[in-house]
Amino acid sequence: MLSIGKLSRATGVKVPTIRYYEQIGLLPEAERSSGNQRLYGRRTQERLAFIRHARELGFALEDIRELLALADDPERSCAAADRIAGRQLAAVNARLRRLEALRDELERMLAHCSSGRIADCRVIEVLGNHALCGHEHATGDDLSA
Amino acid sequence: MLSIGKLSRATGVKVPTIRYYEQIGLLPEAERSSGNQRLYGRRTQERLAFIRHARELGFALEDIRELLALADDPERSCAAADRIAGRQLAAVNARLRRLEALRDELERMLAHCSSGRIADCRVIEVLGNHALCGHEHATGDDLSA
DNA sequence: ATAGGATCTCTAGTCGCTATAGCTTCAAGG
DNA sequence: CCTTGAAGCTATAGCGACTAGAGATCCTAT
Repeated sequence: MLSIGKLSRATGVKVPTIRYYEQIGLLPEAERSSGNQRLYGRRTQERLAFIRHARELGFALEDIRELLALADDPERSCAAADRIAGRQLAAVNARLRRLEALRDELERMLAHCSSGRIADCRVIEVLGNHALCGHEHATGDDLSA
Repeated sequence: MLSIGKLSRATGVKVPTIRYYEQIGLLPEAERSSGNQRLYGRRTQERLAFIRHARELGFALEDIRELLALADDPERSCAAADRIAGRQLAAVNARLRRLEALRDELERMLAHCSSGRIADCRVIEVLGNHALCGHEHATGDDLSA
């Protein structure tokens, strides 16, 4: 049985994050030692590794909750898992296209900037005047970069 | 002078977001009508359009705060604006590389899934066993996709 | 005059953690 | 056996960038 710290080192998931996953029910409530400290066995370690890998692939915690439920039930059809992964792939592709457009516009902005006075700065100018962009950008929900 | 709703329609920024920008000091406190409703002139409208465009390019609000300060001072050197945009470009490029790796792994997972039982599902299997991936992924701070 | 949309303030919720405070427990060294 | 310091515990608050809701007020059109 591993302490939370050892589990953290073994999986690369930080201690408070492990406790958080338990709190939101992604990990089962841990067994406790006589002194009330969490103890973990192999099963939970594997579960946590699964969660971590899925997070690295960008799955949302709610998706991971579903994937875990599927993984727990090996007789079910994996169509649902496929659907979740397919949705994730589509989201990643959408994000890729959007980021490529942003990269292009940032490069254009920077290429034209002569690093002189602000009054002549292409960066500031383009930001202030959308008509100077080469294209439309997404207007909606995906503004983080 | 525009009401907040008209400013919202004119710029594509939602009403609560405009109020939020005022609250955090990104927009100046609006003038008020006799009935205490916000009124906006051309200057604020331009400022908001600038903010929106920068957000679309993925700049953080704190970066935008700096860029706005620079835009307000046309005699200054635009080296600082260049630096901010360059940093943003580097972040976008890093994110692009990472997303491409994710896309590749998701595609591999999906390509090998025969849509049969969970027990044979490549998607679940790869998530559970990191050794099955073709590569390392980022371990750190950029897990959203 | 009134109906209904727009606006006001304030609070709380989202996601996935991360940080802090103030406590208890555990493991190693003397 | 005792001490010390690391590691653990709970609970709460904060991050970024909004979004949603409640309940009150205002403005406009008929």
